[in-house]
Amino acid sequence: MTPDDAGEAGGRSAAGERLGGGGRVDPPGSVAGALAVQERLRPLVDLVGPGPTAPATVAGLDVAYAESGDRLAAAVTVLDARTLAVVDEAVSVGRPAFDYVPGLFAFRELPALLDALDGLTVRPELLVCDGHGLAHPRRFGLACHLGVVTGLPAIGVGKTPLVGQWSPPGERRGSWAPLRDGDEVVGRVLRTRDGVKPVFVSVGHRMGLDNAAARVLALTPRHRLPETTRTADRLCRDALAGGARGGRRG
DNA sequence: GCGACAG
DNA sequence: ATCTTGTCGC
Repeated sequence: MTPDDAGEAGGRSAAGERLGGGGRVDPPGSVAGALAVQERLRPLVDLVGPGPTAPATVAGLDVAYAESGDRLAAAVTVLDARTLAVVDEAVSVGRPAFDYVPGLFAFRELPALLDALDGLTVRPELLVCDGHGLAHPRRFGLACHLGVVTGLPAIGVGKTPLVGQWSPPGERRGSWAPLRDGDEVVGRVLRTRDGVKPVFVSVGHRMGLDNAAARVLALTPRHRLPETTRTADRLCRDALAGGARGGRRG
């Protein structure tokens, strides 16, 4: 595997540095190429879990787009898992690396997200991604891709479904229902707030579904979406609104 | 063939 | 994702 493949797989960094693998990532030049990459990396997903039950730090990742659609800002915020206070953050401004295609979403945001991860000083123990992990047509959503590339435990928390069927979970926070795609359970529809639309939780890498759901509940003491996602969302939006200059901050 | 389709 | 007006509730 060459250094340029960092954004694709491997890219394991030395302790405490280059979380995103360093260097630039070359996105696939076609849909067929992207599908081939997913096919190749999918077997590398670690489904053993259960993953950290009491991580000290948890990272949130999110991306915001300019209305023109030709510019984006990727943000990563690292929170103290106990106090939910932000202890580190980084942003990267750039351009979408791929057209938006359902199922190939990761190729669009991955380069910028990895660049932002490179800007971190603190190495998070878990990545909470804005999108799906195994709840994906080929079981390799953004959370899986990001997990495999960084080697870190990762989970996906989506606001809307991509694949699968489910029954409405109970109305109380903590209620849930399995998200099934055919015969397999690919995730969990979890109610994080009483009477509020549930979120879709799925495993990304090195995590079990039960633990993933538990971690999401720990991150949603007062809002529907994880605190990690919320802080990252604010950060990338601000970065987009602020300096029109490109490059990396953090 | 037609609709659905993370962000 | 982003745009977009008002509305309901803590």
